[in-house]
Amino acid sequence: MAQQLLQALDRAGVRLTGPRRELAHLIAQRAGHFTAADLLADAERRQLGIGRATIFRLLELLAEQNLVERVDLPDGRHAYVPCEPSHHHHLVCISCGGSSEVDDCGIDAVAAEAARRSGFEIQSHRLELFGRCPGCQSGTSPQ
Amino acid sequence: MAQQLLQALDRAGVRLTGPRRELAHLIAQRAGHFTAADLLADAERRQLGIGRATIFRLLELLAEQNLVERVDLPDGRHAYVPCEPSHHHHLVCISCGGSSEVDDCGIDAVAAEAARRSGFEIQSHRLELFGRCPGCQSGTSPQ
DNA sequence: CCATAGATGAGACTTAGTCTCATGTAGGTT
DNA sequence: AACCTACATGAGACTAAGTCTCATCTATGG
Ligand SMILES: [Zn+2]
Ligand SMILES: [Zn+2]
Ligand SMILES: [Zn+2]
Ligand SMILES: [Zn+2]
Repeated sequence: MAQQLLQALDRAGVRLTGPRRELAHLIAQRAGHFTAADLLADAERRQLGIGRATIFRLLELLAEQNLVERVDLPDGRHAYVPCEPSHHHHLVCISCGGSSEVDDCGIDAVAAEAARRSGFEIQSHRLELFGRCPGCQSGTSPQ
Repeated sequence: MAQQLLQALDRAGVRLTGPRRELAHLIAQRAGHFTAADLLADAERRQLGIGRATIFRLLELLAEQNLVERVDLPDGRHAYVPCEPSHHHHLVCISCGGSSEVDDCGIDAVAAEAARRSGFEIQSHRLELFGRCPGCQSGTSPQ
């Protein structure tokens, strides 16, 4: 998965630097959503010497390329989810942080209908579903 | 509209203090979504002497009572929209900041379908639609 | 191997939000 | 009306999130 990120960055025409390679691996090792602070902590724990700015810069890059998607957690924090460029909505587990993708079936129709009724010209939308994944429901391991 | 907010606060059993009355009016005078910083600026402009903490505390209260709803703007800022307690989704104009409500037709079905397929137990969801309202499309007044 | 545009880390800086605490006041009680 | 007290407030310290600048470094094409 880290490779995919790096390939996509290469395709986007940016340099494959040491810090970016390392961060790609840190992201790949995270199971679900993560915050900038999470990545920063990972990097510090491993003493990679990566600056705060570099992390924010990479996340911005990845978001531009649709390699991660920003989700706003119910508690207000900003997090990121590694993301297939073609899918745009996520089910986020508030217990373990895992996420899975939702295909757009129906959502676009809802958006179109809302646009028709309101007269708005819709440019973007954001849908996030929060709950507990199958694993966290059965196992009593809310991590 | 300020009256509605104040009545609802009264019903919720909290005190109707001076700062709360003044903030209710400031909120009522804002056309669409607003951030905590917006309110703070309004209050300072009028020299109301209202502290930062008071504003955050009131917004938290209003959100608990579903009198405002938090929306996360595409640029990452946290904003609030005055809100009917019964409706839960918004069309937000990125040009003038106005918003209108979307009834849930279809959205809940999408959520239910996603839950069925994924096995997630969905606890909450957030849908925000961003675009340009009818007024901002026709008039060349992006405010 | 070199040149250079692009990327980096350090750390100052800005903004958002929380917390504590001494003081003030809303609103019920008398 | 005066009083009491739990609740609310403003000030300002504090923390966390994010941006910016700039001197230095390096990936990459030639
Ligand atoms: Zn996705
Ligand atoms: Zn889970
Ligand atoms: Zn609403
Ligand atoms: Zn508008």
